[in-house]
Amino acid sequence: MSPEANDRPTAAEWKVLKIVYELGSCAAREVIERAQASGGWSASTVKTLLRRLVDKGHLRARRIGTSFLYRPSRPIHTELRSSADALLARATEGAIGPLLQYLVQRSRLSDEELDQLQESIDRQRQEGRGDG
Amino acid sequence: MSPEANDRPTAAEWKVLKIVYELGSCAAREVIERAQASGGWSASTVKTLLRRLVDKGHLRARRIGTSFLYRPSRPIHTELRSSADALLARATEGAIGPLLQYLVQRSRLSDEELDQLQESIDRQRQEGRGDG
DNA sequence: CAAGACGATCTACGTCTGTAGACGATCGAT
DNA sequence: ATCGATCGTCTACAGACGTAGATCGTCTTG
Repeated sequence: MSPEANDRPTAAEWKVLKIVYELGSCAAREVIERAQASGGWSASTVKTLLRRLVDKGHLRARRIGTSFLYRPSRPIHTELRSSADALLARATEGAIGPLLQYLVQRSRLSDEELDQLQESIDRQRQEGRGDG
Repeated sequence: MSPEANDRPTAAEWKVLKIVYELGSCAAREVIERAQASGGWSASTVKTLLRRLVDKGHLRARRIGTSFLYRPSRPIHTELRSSADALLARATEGAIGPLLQYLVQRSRLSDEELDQLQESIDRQRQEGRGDG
C-alpha cells in the first residue's frame, strides 16, 4: 500500500493524466493546450483536474519559479495495472478468456510485444501444470 | 448504438451486476443476500443499485406477481468489452503490451482459454503482416 | 379481517465529479 | 511604477454516486 494514489483517477482525470504521461514532464500550459485541442476543455477545468491529480497522488508538482512542473508519480504501467485490476474484479469466471482475446484483437501490438505476450502464455501453461 | 446501456455501471453497480450475472436470473432477495454477505450493504442500498441498473439498461426486470425477476440485458462479455475499451483508451502507445501481459499473468486461464488466446495472437501476426 | 413479513418505491443527504468563472500574485515590457 | 499576460488558488454549481431510512401495498397466516 503506497501512501499515495489511494483514489483511482476518474475518466476526466485520466485524459489529463495521459497527456502528462505523453509529455513526460511538463508545465500546465502544455497540458492545457493539448487538452483544449482534443477535448475542448477550458483552461480552468484542466487546472482543476491537474490539482486533483496531485491531491490524489498521481502527479507530482515541482515548483519552478511561479509555476509548476508536473510529472507522473509512477510509471504508467503501474497506474494501468490498478485500472486493470478493477476490470478483472468485474469479470466472472468464464468471461476472462474472451475478455483478453478481445483486448488482444483490439490492441495493435508489435511483433515484439506479441512475442512477449506469447511468453506470458507459455509461462502460464507451465505454472498451470505445476500448480493448480 | 443500442438505445440502452448508455451509461457505464459504476463500481458499486458492478458489484450488484456481477451477482446477477452469477445468478443468471433472480429475485432481488437473492441479490440482497449475496451483497450483504460480501459487501455489508443494506437491503435498501442494493435495491437502489438494482433500480439504477435497470434505468441504465444493464438489467431487465420482469414483473412476477408483486416482485421482479432480474436478468442481465446482454452477455457479460459485451458488458466487459465496454469497460475494456475504457481501459485501452487510457493506455498510451508503449504501455499496452505490458498491460496485456500483466492481465494474462494475473488471470488464471484454463488450457482451453490459453489455446484460444494463442489463436488470437497468431491471427494478430497474420493481420499485422497483411495490413500494417 | 388483523397482524406481520416482504418487496417495491420515495425521499434524502453528504460526497465526488465535470466544468468553469473570478480573483490575486508574479514576470516581462514599457 | 504600471499594464498586461500568465499561472495558480478559491469558489461554485449541477448532476452523479454511495448509502440508506421511511412508506406503502400485498401476500401469508391465524
